[in-house]
Amino acid sequence: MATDGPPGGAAVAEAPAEAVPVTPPEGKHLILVDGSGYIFRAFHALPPMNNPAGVPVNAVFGFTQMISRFLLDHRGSHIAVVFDASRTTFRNELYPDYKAHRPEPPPELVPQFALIREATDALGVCKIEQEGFEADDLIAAYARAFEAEGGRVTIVSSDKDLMQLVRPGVEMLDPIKQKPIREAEVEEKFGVPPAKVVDVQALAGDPTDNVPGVPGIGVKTAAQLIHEYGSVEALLDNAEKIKQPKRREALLANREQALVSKKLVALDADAPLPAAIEALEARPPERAGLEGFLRAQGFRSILARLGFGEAAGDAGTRARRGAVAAHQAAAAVPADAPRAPGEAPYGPYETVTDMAALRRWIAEAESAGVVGFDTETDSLDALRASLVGLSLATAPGRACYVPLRHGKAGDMLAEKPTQLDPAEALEALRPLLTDPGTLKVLQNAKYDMEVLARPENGGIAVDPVDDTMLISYSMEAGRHGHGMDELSVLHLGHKPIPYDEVTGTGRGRVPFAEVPLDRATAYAAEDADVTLRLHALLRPRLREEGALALYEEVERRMVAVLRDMEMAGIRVDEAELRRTGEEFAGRLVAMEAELHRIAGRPFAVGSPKQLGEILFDEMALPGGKRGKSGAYSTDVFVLEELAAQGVELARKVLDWRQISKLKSTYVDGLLAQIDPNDGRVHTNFQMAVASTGRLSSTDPNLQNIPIRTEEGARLRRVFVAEPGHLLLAADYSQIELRLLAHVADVPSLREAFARGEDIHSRTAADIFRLDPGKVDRESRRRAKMINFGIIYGMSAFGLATRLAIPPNEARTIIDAYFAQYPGIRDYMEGVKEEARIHGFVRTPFGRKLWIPDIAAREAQRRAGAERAAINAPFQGGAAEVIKRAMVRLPRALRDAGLKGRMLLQVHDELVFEVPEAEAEATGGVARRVMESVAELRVPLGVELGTGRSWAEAH
DNA sequence: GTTCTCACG
DNA sequence: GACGTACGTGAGAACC
Repeated sequence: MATDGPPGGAAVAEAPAEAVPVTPPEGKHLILVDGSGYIFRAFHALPPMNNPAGVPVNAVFGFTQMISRFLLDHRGSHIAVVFDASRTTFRNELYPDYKAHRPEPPPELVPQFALIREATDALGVCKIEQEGFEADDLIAAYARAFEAEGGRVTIVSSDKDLMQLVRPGVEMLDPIKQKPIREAEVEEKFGVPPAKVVDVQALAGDPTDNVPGVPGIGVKTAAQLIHEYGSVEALLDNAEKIKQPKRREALLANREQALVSKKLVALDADAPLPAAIEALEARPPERAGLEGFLRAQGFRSILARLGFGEAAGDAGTRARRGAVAAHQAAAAVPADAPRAPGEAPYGPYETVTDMAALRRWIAEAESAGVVGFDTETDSLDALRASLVGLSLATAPGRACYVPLRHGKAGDMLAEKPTQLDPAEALEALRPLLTDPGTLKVLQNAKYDMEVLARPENGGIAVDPVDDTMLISYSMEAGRHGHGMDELSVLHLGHKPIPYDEVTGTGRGRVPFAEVPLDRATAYAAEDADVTLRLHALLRPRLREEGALALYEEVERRMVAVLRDMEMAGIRVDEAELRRTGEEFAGRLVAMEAELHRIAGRPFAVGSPKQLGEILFDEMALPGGKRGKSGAYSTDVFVLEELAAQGVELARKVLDWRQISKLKSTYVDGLLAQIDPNDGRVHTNFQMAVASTGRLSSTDPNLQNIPIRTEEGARLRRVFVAEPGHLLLAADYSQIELRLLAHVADVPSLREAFARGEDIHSRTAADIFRLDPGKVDRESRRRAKMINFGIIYGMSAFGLATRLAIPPNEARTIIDAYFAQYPGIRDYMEGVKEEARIHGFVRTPFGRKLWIPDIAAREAQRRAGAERAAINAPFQGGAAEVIKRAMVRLPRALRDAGLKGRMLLQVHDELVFEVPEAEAEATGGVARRVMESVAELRVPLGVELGTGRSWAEAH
């Protein structure tokens, strides 16, 4: 495959033939390409690419490919590319603001304008431009002139301003989607036939071109009016008769504006023709010049398609879509994957059923100094799991399985396979598993360490340990998953036996303990074997990738820390939780009855489908938006809007939803998770799932316990300390914004943090030019939103939605923000660039976070990836700060003689359980450690709170 | 199994 | 000049 085109070069040039208007070769057919329009559109639609000189060329590539296809296809007897020559035209005399306030084109686009003109020349295609006229006028003029000579015309553009030209014999072609735009398509867009498009545009106006139109009238209304009256002029003459008072007033008051607008949007087919029609005749390009251009840009696939062939040294000059594509290719076929021939086979493996054999394996592992190790259990929950067997691997292909508790559990009569006594085997293994001289290599070590730490499974503290999952995560977070099977396929080219294949699925699933020993061995020993092989492959790469320190000092040390936190769990006041649940249940019943009464019939309140039908069909309320599944949306935004209009049903459904969520997820969900042995809940912290380096929490998720509402916060009250103890919460204050001030080096923000000022007030004062002491609530609120927006890679639209203000106002605020903090804009651009070039970004501490979608073909996904790229260093940097604190804290507390222990991490917060008398001292240690783990250009800040419950500790 | 909704940072 | 619209998670219920 060609490496220079987007994988979807197809999207540009290889659309299905039937979608493309084909002219009989004998007919006269003019292709008019809207060159200026194309470049903007292609720039945003095509993935980033650079030529060998490093200049962005994605739009140039798309353009060159498209035109060369037109030439190759002999589609069109005539062809020309039309450009805008200047910014001012006769329209500015009519209306000075026309196309004013157009933002500057993005910097990556600017150099492409000249290159597109160069490409046009190289392709031997006529270039048309004329001072004082827009490309659209020239296109209109040429279309009319060509038609007069009996030819047909295709306008290559999707610009709605050109749609007025569509008629039999003149059609448009969307150059990106390769879709023809004919009368039907125009009518679909404007609600009127092409000839009436100018009338609709004159009324609706066009904010992008600054065509004023009539305020309050959009395309929908305009189309309706034009249908009724026939034209803008006829409408204005009859404006008095309009029934709707607002609409009538608007039309009367903006009569002149509407007429001017029509002149602005109507294209001038009388524009001069800078080149004679004959000059537009399609002719083959001058080969040497074209080849030179294509080579200079590195457009290898186009060279090949045009039959220029491969020249020596060409590989070095091809355009690169950043290194991402290369990396992705490498991931698909790993260069370091061992070749299949000569590779040690994955089995057969030995089943160990006597102590002598076990001792031989232990000795072998000790002399090897490193051993792949894995446990098999009967549960995914490490704190309930019983050890069923374990496996060891000492070299590629050399591994064994040691069954310990196979057989039907609880069935004394059932025959059990011959196997070692678990206690005796574990005692024999203990020296190996705790031997400082033998490295134990595990996949997801935390799980196995918890299993073995429990007394019934030997009570063994496995050490030292390497974890292949974390080694992979340290280098490739966000790039792919880090489960063993996935890593094995990726790096070893080997698909291990799936667990489901061994135990079966659904009804037929048997516990691992009941799997026959030969199958159990094939599966379990293979896991240890794969783990050891992955380790041999991946561990050396840590240093090469610059990830060794991150792995050694953070991820690897986190394993024991999290093991202890998970095993500690947090106490839940079960009686209080049950009372809360009963109260919620009672309220839900009453609320449902009330809702049925209001709706006039019973319905399932929890069904968005039924609710949507009641609101928007039966009650015929406005605001019914259908999602892609065709169902009405009934989310908070929709219901809040209705509630604000006084729709009682909407308000009450929102109330019901809140309580229902609290009951099902947090009351019932939590009750089911209380460990009967200690009355505590033990979460699982996932170390390698988040793309940003964060932890996540599951079964139960203790990182999303309610706090924002009064009702929700009640649930925090059920998380309590043991008698004689208190919970201590230590929160990093504004950590992500501090990282922003640090990385972008913003003097004002640095100063505000240094002085301990309120950061949102400072931002408000800076961007709204307020007296620092006199920032009002609303300004602070807006500044807070924009501060959050910044670290999320926001758009003007996003900010507008959240502030409930018009997008242009949001735009103004954002512009003010960037004007005030130019360092932040530069930083953002730099991050996006970094992501495009490398496929990853780095946190301020150097961790790589991969953003694979940055090279996506779909503009939408790519835009999402850009926002993720902006956010990743902040979110990931904050994650790293708190992880560094977590690996230091247990030691620091011990050294201070304190008995408190860490229980939970919630991204920027740590929760401890401490003896009452030690609360203050523990808080001091926590603050000192947490604030000193990173030296930034701003201080880190930690807020402390203590209480009997988690609610009180806040 | 997927979609919608909503809880947290 | 056009697409959709703020980052990252996990859980429960409804729906297909």
